[in-house]
Amino acid sequence: MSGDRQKSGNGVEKKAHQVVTSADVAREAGVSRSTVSRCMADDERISEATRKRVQETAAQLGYHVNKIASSMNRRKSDLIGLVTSGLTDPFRIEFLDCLISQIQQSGYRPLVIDVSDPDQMGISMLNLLQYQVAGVVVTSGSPSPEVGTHYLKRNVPVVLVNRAGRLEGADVINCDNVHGGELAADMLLKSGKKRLGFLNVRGGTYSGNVRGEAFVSRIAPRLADGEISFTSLVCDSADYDGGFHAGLKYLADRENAPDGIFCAKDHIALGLMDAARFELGLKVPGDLAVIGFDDIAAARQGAYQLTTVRQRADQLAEMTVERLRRRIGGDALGDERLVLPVEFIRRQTV
Amino acid sequence: MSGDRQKSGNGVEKKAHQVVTSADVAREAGVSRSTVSRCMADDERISEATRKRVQETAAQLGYHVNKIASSMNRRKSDLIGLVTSGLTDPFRIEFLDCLISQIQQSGYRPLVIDVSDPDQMGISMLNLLQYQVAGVVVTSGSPSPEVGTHYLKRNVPVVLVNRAGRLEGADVINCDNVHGGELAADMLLKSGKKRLGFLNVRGGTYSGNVRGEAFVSRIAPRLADGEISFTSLVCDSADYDGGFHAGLKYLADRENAPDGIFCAKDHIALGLMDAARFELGLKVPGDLAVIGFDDIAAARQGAYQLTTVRQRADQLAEMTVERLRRRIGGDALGDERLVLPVEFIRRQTV
DNA sequence: TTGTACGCGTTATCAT
DNA sequence: ATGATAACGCGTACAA
Repeated sequence: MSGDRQKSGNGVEKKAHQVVTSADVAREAGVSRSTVSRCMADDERISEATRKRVQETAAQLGYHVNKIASSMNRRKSDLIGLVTSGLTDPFRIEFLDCLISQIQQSGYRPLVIDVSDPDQMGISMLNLLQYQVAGVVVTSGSPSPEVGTHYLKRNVPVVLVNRAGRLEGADVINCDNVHGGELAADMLLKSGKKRLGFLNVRGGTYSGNVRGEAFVSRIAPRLADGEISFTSLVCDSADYDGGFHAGLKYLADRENAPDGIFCAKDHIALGLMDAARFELGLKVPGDLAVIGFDDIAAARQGAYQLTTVRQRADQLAEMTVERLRRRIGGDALGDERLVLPVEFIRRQTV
Repeated sequence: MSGDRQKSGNGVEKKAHQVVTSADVAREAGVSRSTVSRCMADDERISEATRKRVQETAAQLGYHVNKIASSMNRRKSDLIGLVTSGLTDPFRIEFLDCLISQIQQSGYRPLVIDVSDPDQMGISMLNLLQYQVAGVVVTSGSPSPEVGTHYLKRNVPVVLVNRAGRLEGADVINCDNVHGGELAADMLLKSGKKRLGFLNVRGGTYSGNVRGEAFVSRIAPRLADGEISFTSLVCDSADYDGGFHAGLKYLADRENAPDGIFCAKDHIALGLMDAARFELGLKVPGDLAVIGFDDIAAARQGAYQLTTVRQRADQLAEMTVERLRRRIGGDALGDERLVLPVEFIRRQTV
């Protein structure tokens, strides 16, 4: 009962505690702080009796392990950074949902950071490092190579999901955008549509571009034959409103407008469909066939019944966490580029 | 150059550093750790020259302030716990979106925890305490009074959003559920519908129950007159599918089915509408009037154009963060129960 | 304006 | 099975 730093020189009875620490529990239970620490961590080599007594004392005193101090000591937290940009993209939300519960099940905690402004990407990623995160998942934007080196140096694993990603030291997981684009092309060709289009946000996103290019490659032979035509369509935002306004713009001229459109993502497709049906009086799929990508929940709804290419958010999350865990566990893995299979889901828009 | 704990006894040149600390920067820049600390925090009383030199050295060495150590020292982190249950409820997502960006703008970081299992609520809330969170926002479930006392004791502010909440030491923010229910009732009465219904998830939620009760109170006089009838409708889940299946169940009998339904939330209303329109061939609003609650993004979409009661997620988030900040700032405020005004939005489903 | 010295609460290590 | 002790990296009185 002599040791430790407790009675620092003078014999004063310490300050009136505000927050209960392991020292308090130790004193109350008549053991050392080490023992308390071990009991709280369910360390094997502690006697059942002691463990029980200490845990009861802890509960009674209202003691909670201070994870900050713990992380400090271990030099690593159990936080995993989640880089996103808002919660507006339906598929990303579904992915984050899966990711969050899986991260939690693995004993980690998600620290969300929003980087709506791409210029903030670098700063935000570096800020994350301040929290001694165990790993980071990037679902929006693209970290610069310079940021990458910081992570590499600290040996903090990074996983890029559905991004271009040429980041050294980071794993990249994408769904099979190429195959998805091809499946969409095949379907539209088979349906007999002649004036095809691919709708994506202005400037494009990596995923969207790949999907579009695969689509175009696939229809190239028929294009060359002159059997069909193709137009590249552009919307101002990668969401419902973007698709809606693009619909108004591109579909007004019923004679020459595309009659089969592949959208870079479902959310855009929904807007496009609503514009076609409710603003222009077009029949979908009669006058216009629409194919999306992702298979978000809304695509399954009665009002849309969207034909689309499905990528499974749960599997994507599984791969992400699996990868993260192995790297955190110490496996010195080489950077990998994983591809998640996609599946064509035919509903009623083509 | 003698001070601190640096050279602990022996004169060994220390270990090969893996991670850069303020001591490294201090040594490299020829200043003390205190100075480095002050420079990184942009402390006023540091000379421009020193600050610049130190910050450059820091950047060059790849130094990042360790927020864990910092939090340890200050005995509080800049983490704010966000208690939710999955990311499936559209309005909650919109709210979280606003909340996350506002929390971030206030210099805090959101730590998300998912409590899909209500039994885990207590444990999860207490776990949050381990992270020395500066505050907590509860958007799902209801913390027990016992949990409340732990927070009270630690002086960590809690805000309950759209919950029943009788938590000591916590603020409760709700939208004006009563007024919303009344607005819905008024609209349905005015529309001339006779067989009214209120659709909510089995067992009910606090918000839903209040809305329903207000609705019923409002139509009570007309009910007593025998001019109209009312049925309480129940679905198995508080989402699209729940509404959809409820539609199939309650609307099949066209003669006696309700012709005006107020739904506890928009998401349910969407499912109900789709079942009515696409499975049963009913006209909305001709055969069936539908009113929702929340005004989620999908309610504005062409396919739905749902008449609803709007609660503004951004304002809710604003109130939440404002409240949190003041409490964190030290204001010893009494528990408050705030009410956010709602607004009736008439679209095309009634 | 800058440096010295201490303490934050925990866990790992070593000793018993 | 348990205890004593030394870090972990930082912020901040206090001193200069």
